[in-house]
Amino acid sequence: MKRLSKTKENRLYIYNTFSLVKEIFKPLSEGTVLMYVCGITAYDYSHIGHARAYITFDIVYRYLTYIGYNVRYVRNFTDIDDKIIKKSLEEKIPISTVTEKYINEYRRDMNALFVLPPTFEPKATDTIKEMIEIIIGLIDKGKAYEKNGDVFFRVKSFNDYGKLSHKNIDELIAGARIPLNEDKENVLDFALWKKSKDGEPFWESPWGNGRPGWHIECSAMSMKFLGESIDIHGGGSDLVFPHHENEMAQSESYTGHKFVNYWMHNGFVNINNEKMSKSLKNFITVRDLATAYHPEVVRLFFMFTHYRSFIDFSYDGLESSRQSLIRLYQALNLFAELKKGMEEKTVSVSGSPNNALTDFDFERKFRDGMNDDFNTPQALSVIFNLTRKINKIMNDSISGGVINATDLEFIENAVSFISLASKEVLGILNENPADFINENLKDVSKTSITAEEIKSLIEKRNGYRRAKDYKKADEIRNMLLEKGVVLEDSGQGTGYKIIS
RNA sequence: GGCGGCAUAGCCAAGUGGUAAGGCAGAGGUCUGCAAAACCUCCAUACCUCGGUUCAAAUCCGAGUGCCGCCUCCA
Repeated sequence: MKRLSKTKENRLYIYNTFSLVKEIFKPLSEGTVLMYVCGITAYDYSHIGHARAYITFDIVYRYLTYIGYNVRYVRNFTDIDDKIIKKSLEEKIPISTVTEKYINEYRRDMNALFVLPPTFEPKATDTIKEMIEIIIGLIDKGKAYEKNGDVFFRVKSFNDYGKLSHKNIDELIAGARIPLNEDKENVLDFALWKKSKDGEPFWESPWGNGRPGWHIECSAMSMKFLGESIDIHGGGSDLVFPHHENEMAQSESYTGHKFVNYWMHNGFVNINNEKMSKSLKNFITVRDLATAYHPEVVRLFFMFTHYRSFIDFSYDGLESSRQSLIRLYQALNLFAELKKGMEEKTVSVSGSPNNALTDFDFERKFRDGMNDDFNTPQALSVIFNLTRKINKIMNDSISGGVINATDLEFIENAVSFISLASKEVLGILNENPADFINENLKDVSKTSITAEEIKSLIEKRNGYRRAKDYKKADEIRNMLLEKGVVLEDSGQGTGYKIIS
């Protein structure tokens, strides 16, 4: 492919699964982006794989909005399917109770992770009418056929079948692992409509009572809310085949024109280098993770790896991200301290020699990273580099009591850029810095001592310190350390943090 | 068996022709009664192996080794 030139243009490139290269992003309609992302099947709690997928597309959504696009973003719910029916039978509760429950749990998880709600969140069962219309159209065109109450898509009728997942149709037929269904003309043909079995939920249709196949729902919802052709269609890389391949085949067969311009797929989350799956019992729910780590830590953990790479989940990695996040919050905190110093006149502004920071190009560099197929690791490196630069000046200024006017301007620009880009594009640094540091470092619930007791002991120790009785002061400090409380003396008094 | 991906410092991870971003950990320093925290500095002659192309390769080509994914519900 034509790679990005070194004098990076200010244009967005997106890797397209269809073409296997990065392409310049050009929406169908200038200024507007139509984006569809496959949502969850509502039958269980969300796991960290879902978290990664929806954080990935949340960042895509946020960045497109940040660079000025009006994004119409659809993310659906699959609320009718075999697994849901199974769950409903197992727990002896209605299907709608199962789906409502897990849709709510999902929304709670996404909300906790700072994943923004999309423009539309349709449910498959609210789109049955549109699905039936498409199926009728496909049958009329000879692209689908009915057999004993089932309707199948005729794969051989679509010449480009296999084009998205880059598979050879003849090899697929030869290597098919699914048992041949007597009613199908070809093993690859897939169900658009399934005749309902006894006790299963059903909808009336020209082919009798039944329910939709999995793939047709996304075609119907995408067309209903975004139109027959859209810009971006996303999902996990496991959806490329057969789900998206089938969606493309049925949609394009029905409308006669291109369904999606840019197909985006995020990489998987592995655990100990193995795919996370229910059968391996190695999956981790968002709920469990969120109790142990701040959601921004989780976001940062994912963002440190490019969205298309697989990521090996680890607590070491999470801990590393946690430290990184604290580093960013500490810098914002340092800025607050500088402003406070200026207000209280302990830091004055002068025109004396400055640190010669003149590179105000950080915003462009950040965009360069994001423009290169949403390269968050690169974009983050811009933020961390900038953080190091401003920390140095802020630290010098606060201790020296003076700051150069040019440096101050630079720092103010840098801080507002870091805050804005992080908050709006990356979805981190949403918290008040002081509160974040407090909440994350002073959680007494992990220790046997109360905050009041700690405060009282600090007072006592400071009494000894004033009397220069360091032996007794150190005894208290060591005692607290044994309980997991680390003291931090500073000019403003003594603080503490809890270590586990 | 078919198709595809990956291999960069102790760990994580960008970088696809011009001489190795960033984060964590670690070491040294500033500060401190001593610590801690914070901050600063340092930390890959080098990118799995072997060949090749090129003035120039982690980056392109060939072979090999190892790991992983998809081909079945799956984010």
